[in-house]
Amino acid sequence: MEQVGTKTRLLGAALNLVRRTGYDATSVDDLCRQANVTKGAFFHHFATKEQLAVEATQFWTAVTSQVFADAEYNKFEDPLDQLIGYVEFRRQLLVGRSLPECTCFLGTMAQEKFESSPAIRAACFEGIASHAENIEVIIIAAKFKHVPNATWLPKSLALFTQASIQGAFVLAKAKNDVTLADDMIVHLRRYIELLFQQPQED
Amino acid sequence: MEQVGTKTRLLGAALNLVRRTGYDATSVDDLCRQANVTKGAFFHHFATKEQLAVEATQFWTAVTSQVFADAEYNKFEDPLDQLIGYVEFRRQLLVGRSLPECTCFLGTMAQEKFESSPAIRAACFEGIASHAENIEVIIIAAKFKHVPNATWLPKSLALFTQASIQGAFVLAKAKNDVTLADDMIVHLRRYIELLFQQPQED
DNA sequence: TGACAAATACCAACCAGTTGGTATGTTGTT
DNA sequence: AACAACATACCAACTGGTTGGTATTTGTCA
Repeated sequence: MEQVGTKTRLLGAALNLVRRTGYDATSVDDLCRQANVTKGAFFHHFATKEQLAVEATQFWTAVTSQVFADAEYNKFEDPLDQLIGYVEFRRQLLVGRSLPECTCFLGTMAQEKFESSPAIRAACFEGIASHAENIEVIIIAAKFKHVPNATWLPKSLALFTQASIQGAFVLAKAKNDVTLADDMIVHLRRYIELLFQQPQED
Repeated sequence: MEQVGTKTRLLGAALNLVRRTGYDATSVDDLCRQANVTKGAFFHHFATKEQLAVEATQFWTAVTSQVFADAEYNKFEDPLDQLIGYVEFRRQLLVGRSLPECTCFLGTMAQEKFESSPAIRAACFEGIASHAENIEVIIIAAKFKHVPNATWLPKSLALFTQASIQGAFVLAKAKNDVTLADDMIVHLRRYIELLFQQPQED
């Protein structure tokens, strides 16, 4: 039985606490308490709290990208089915979870620290953009197959999937109701379906 | 020339500073400095910092609802033109503005404080829902006129307009690029147009 | 293999600065 | 005099970060 390392426990604590209470409201002491680690250990592994945040974004990206890589929708043949499958998978990730458990670490932190910490901001965008690029690959294939002449850009649509999901989280938090996020993502699905139903000219 | 009152200056400072740096990162001293007010004056007008935040949401809602009430799109005859006009107006609100100047005070604070302050969270949702209800009225009329048999719900679509705009802000902040928000809102416009292009059965 | 130095991982106590909030005034108007 | 609208000075609690130290692992060379 392998013991989870101190550094990893701190990164995990950051994911939990920051999503629950935000970056500034999460003190270094909070993180240490949650990870069962002393403050000395914290500053042994991370030069600053900001550095912890930056590394936590990379940790988040690694963990979540694995989740999406393992998901079933990747096995679908038609790339449009993959795309719709991805959106449905995002909906499934909401069920039975509390808001801090299912919302996005990157969006949360980016919104809070975009001005006060360029390093955190950049790291968050890198993670979001990296995920969007995976979706973009699917969109490119789906567009080529079904609506090659459509005027919208796959990269832009990929970013919009992320934007609408992030926005769904914002509203769900405001209402304190996860199901609102689900309701919003249904619109995203409908938008994509409509885009791919449009008649094609030669 | 009427002098802006101390309380209003504090509320305005909250709108500016919270959108720039977030709620927790904005100290009471920061607010007082920005409003040119002493700390004693602050706590004369507001029992707590949290109370300032709650009243600031009401201030924000009052100010912004006036902006939308005065906008030209309300004069359009066809409610669908009003709806598209609203979306275009949201895009216009981005031009020439920095991110802290054009993003939403409510979404920013709701995301940060949704767990740690129920009062702030509720106040933010109230403001967002109130604005969404104004849009819902337009959507109801547009749906009745153009696609009365469509299965989607006006209330849900109204909330989705807000969600996608909030998400546009999150991504724009992450990229530190206002134009990304504009690009996202174009998708919202296209979605609405597609919804209202759908053929109707009797 | 074993000795031993160097690096790594960790800890408890502490620090200066800042936090939201308070206590006690002062001022100007009715 | 009474009251609202401020101003000044202050506080205990907490902040991110540092200190100087010890335990444990690791690399190296005989």
